[in-house]
Amino acid sequence: MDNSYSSSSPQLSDSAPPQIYSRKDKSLGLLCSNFFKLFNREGTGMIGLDVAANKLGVQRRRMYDVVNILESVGIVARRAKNQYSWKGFKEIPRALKELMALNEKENGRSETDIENNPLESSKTDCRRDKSLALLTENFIKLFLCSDVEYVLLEDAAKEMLGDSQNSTALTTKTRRLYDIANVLSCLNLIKKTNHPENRKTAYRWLGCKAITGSEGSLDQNASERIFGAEITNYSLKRNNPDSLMDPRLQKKARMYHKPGDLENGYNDNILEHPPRNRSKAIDFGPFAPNKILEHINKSSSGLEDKEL
DNA sequence: GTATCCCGCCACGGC
DNA sequence: GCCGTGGCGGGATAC
Repeated sequence: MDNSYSSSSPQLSDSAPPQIYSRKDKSLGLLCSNFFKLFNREGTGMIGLDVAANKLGVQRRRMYDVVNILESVGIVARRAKNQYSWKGFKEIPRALKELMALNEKENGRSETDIENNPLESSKTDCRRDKSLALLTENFIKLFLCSDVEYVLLEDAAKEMLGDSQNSTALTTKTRRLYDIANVLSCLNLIKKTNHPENRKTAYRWLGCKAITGSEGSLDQNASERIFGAEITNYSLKRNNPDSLMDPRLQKKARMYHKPGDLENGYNDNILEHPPRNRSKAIDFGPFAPNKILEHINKSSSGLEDKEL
């Protein structure tokens, strides 16, 4: 079921030229970036997924993808149905350290211990095994708890599937890792690059190393996505004929919004679509990754062991 | 042609 | 039965 309604609402101004669908406008990385712009501020308390989805112009389903990943790195925490609390970037080092500690603990347990624990063999846990959150944690552990510097998503998928891998499962797992990698790239925890040996697309852990300055410029070059001033992912939808519709009709369509939007904080200003920027250079806007890195830097002092 | 990943269907569990 | 949640894979887009 999907209770969302917003994705089919074109958000174009009168003067805007007809927009062409581009998947980059709807990417998880961009959504994540916009999510931060909305909530990374003083006084952010509880975040309602419906409100967030409305403001960001995405289906609620996409919010689940984002918050599940963000929860794995401590940025948000689930409080109640549909409600998450904003923890902030300062929580990332702590979350990463917990992941490492958890990994060590798990390594110290025998397989028999795990099998004998009824909680870990339940049906619910089977679902949890495949969750985006757990996949995120395992993906991060690949970097933090091993010596590998470059991780190929397909290799990571194979690693996580273990014995049970077949081509379909591998494809599915790889798809999810693409989703995760996009969000983690947005956070600057990892960087998309080419493996130095085989030139295949690989991801490299940046973590706090990026803060030190050696990778300080990473963010202006790290991603080819466009994180501009736009705070919503409204507008274009794949297969949406609206994306090519008459601007007058677009305006009419834009005027529609669900009753209750205003109460939910819906703000038309948010929906103004800026000129499309197709530059490869990244404009992170007010939510520059170096700001995130400052947060991480401040709170990571004193961390020991593996460089986070 | 391959890599990437958006999109929404639908299963599941709680109420 | 309804609703929140989120796994999953089809297929569109990027390269």
